[in-house]
Amino acid sequence: MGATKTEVFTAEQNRLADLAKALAHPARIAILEHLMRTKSCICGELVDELPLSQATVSQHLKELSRVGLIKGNIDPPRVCYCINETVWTEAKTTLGLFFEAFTGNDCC
Amino acid sequence: MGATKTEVFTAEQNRLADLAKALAHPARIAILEHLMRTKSCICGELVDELPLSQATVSQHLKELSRVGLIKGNIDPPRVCYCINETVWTEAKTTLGLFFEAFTGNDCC
DNA sequence: ATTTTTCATCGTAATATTGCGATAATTGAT
DNA sequence: ATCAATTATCGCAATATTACGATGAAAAAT
Repeated sequence: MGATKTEVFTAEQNRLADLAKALAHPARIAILEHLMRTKSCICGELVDELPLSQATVSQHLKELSRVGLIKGNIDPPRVCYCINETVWTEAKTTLGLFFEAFTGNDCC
Repeated sequence: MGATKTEVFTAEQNRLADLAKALAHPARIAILEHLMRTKSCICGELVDELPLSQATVSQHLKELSRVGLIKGNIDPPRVCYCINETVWTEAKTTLGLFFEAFTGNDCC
C-alpha cells in the first residue's frame, strides 16, 4: 500500500485534500508569503530567500503549480512566478466553507 | 534526506503547514465532515462509514488528534471523538488570515 | 474467570515526499 | 559557435505516509 485510495472519496473531498497538501510544507508557505509580499512576480530570488537548494525550491514551485495556486511567466532565462488569483480564491472559499460548516458541538 | 527542514522556518509557518498536513488526506476530510454532520460525538461508526479498515481509520484519527483538531472522550470500550473547537477556530483563523493577505497582483 | 466489544498499536509492504548534486535545456549576449 | 545565466529535470538516498492484518489492552457483561 502507501497510495491514497482516492477513488472511494468524492471529487470535492479529494480536491480539498489536494489543496491542503500543497500547503502542507513550511517551504511552500514561505514561498507563497514571499509572493504575496513582493506583489510583483518572483523568480529565482526565492533560492536566495530560502535555505534550500535550487533543485528543492524548483520542486516546491512545481507542486504549487500542480494544484494551480501559482503560475509562471517565462521570461528567458528567468521564470516569473506569481499567485494564480482564480485558484487562490477557490482555495480560500473551499477551505472557508469547510471550516464554517462547523457550528459547535455539545459533547466532549 | 526525506525529512522536512523545520528548523529553518518560523513557528508560524510550521504550524500552518502542520495544520494543512492534517487536512491533506480525503479520509481525514471525510472524518471531519462526518463529525460536523453528526453533532454528537462519533466513535467507531466511522469504520462503517468509510471504506477503510479499522486500523487505518484509527491512524487517521491519531493524526487529527496530533494537531489537535479533534479530541476523544473515553467511554469504555468506546471512544467518542469530536471536533476541538479551540483548535478548529485557530485553524480557521490562521488559514483565513493567510488567504486574505493576498490582495491581487499586477503581472502574470 | 471467561467472553465480548471496541479501539489502539505493532509489524510490514507499497508508495510518496523531501532534499540535493549533477546534468540538461533554453535563450540572450559575446 | 560559444558562453553565461537561469531554471527544470534526473537520479539517488533518507525519511514519511498510507493501508491492512494481526495482536494487544481495557472494561463491561455473562
